[in-house]
Amino acid sequence: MAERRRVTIKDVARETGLAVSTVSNALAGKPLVRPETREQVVEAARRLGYRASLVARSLRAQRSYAIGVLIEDVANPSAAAFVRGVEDLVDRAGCTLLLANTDGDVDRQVAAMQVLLDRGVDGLVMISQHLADERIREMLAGGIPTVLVQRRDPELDFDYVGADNSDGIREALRYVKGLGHHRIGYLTGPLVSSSARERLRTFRDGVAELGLDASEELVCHGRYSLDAGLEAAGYFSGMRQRPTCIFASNDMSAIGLIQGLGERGLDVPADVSIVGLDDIELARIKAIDLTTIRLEKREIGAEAARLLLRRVDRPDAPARTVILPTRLIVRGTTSPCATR
Amino acid sequence: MAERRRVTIKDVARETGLAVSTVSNALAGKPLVRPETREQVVEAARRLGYRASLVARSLRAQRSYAIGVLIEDVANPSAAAFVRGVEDLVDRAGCTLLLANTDGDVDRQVAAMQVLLDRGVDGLVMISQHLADERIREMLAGGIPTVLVQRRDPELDFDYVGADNSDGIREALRYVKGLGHHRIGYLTGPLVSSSARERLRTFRDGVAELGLDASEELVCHGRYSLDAGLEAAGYFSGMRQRPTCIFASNDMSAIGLIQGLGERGLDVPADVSIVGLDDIELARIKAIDLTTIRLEKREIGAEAARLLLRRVDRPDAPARTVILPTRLIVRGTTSPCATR
DNA sequence: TTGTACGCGTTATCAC
DNA sequence: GTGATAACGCGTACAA
Repeated sequence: MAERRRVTIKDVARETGLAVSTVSNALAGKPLVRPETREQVVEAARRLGYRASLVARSLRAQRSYAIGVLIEDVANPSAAAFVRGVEDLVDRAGCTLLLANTDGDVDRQVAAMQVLLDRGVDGLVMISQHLADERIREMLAGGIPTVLVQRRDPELDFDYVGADNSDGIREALRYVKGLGHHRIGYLTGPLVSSSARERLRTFRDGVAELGLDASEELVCHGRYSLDAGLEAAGYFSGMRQRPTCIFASNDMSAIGLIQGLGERGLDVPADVSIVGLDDIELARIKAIDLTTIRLEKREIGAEAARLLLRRVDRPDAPARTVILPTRLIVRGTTSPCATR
Repeated sequence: MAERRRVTIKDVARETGLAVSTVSNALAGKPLVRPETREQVVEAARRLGYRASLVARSLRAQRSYAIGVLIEDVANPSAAAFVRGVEDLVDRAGCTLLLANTDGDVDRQVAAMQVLLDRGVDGLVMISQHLADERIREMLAGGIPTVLVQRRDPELDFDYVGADNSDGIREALRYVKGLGHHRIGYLTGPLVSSSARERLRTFRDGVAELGLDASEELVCHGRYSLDAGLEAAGYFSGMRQRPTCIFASNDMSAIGLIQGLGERGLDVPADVSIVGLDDIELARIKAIDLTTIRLEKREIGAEAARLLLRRVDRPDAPARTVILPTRLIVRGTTSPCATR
């Protein structure tokens, strides 16, 4: 396998007998070179297989045409959809996506951010639980264009894109109230996440507005996982006065909840209705058929990219916030409340 | 927000009153600088917040410490798990991961590869259906360290990592034969993919070896998707002599198949047994409870990274092939064949 | 219209 | 031990 040296602009210059700068200008499509010359250059470049080095170009331009994405774990389906959304736009803008998984660990995030910054990324998209960390704040203070996603911090004035605030949860609450449910349980996500806190707050606000049962015991602390749902089933089924409907803060935990309830002899939706959040692909299959609040992860990613690309161009524009609408998808895990 | 200029090695040199080269040596830990000098440099660097530019370093070193990953779509759960596996190792090796989605489109892949190469990535990990494409071959011929995953080409002598060849499918075949099944259907993936072809071939070989029904009509051409499974259900249920068991080439299509069969009044596993391939997270829940062949995507990714990192160090070592074992996970969608 | 010279931030080489 | 200088490959102001 021949360790072929990269062909540079110099090679093209030598080949054509022109100066490096002329070749550069010709290739860049500058109007100042004679058409014939350009033709000749382009031809030579093609023949030699010349491609400009983006590394050199980045150094020269002080801009890398790359953007960094910090998430917790791509293996998580909604994170993946999000990344895909980001990539769609970033790619279209001629930029490359640098991916870093943090697993929610502060130190890993700090390290990953450092590397991204050292690589001179033009901007950062981050889903982070550690916005309060000193080191992270310091890096952010460097002025790198940044878009925060799903989690923000009141002290940080950055572009932000999120969803799930009011629309979906409120709509779902009205819907189940219409079905006669009054006592509604809630399975939270990890409360270190501001989005999980927001969802919970929205739920509580909605419950209050609609005059539903606001007992504290109806809120079960969980995580965004199948197993969290399984565990929560124990809690809810063991209550003296069980809720007739339970909201889970994502589809995975909702599915775990349904299974756990089933193992304890409770049928969904006959005994208890369930509402999820996400609308993962499998939510629509018959065997699951989950009533859920759809969250367009890919759209969120695309929107984050959009904001970021704009900010890269105009670094001093005021920070924007984009909240994407969510909506209820009614399927089979919700049914009218059996009066008892 | 102050558009702070990056602090460079020059700034540190000026601050300490030393020469740039001395600072570089000190920071690189070269033994030739006096300890006190080093101390002084390190201190100044810290105070100024100096971080070496990886862009400049890459240009100088002709090595980027970045590796490119070409896949079809991260939004696909198994692709995401794979990427995660790659990242685990690549990150540990101090490299950054550049991600590109191709959606299986040749032109997008060519473009993405170009960009990655232009960025001077140290290596490439790719899952590609278009290994035969002239342009792609040409780029590969440049000698960039490359690991092929899941799909390969007899003419390309690269490192390769795959799975699913014999173990899992054969094991599953023996298992269902033991249950009394003789007439077994097969739902393929897109046959442009060499892995889909390999799976089919393995299936056929196994059927022949075990003396099962090898009728051509038992093979239904499909894709790796829920909808493909739904469609295939029409085909299988409409056969004069239906198979009593069907293998799907991935879990998503298996799940679609189950639903489609159900819509046509066929029960799984009472009327027909189903075997999937992947073992996605939801395969284990009660509502799905899919018998399937587990494919360790994340492990495959890690292995690919391992091979790549090794090759970056030793570009001329002979190509290696790693085939990860797969194994059958028996759950509820398979049952003894009802004699009829 | 084309060519020359310099700088982007590092590191390696070679004097001092 | 430390410092000056060149080179990595490109773009661009300026000179010709």
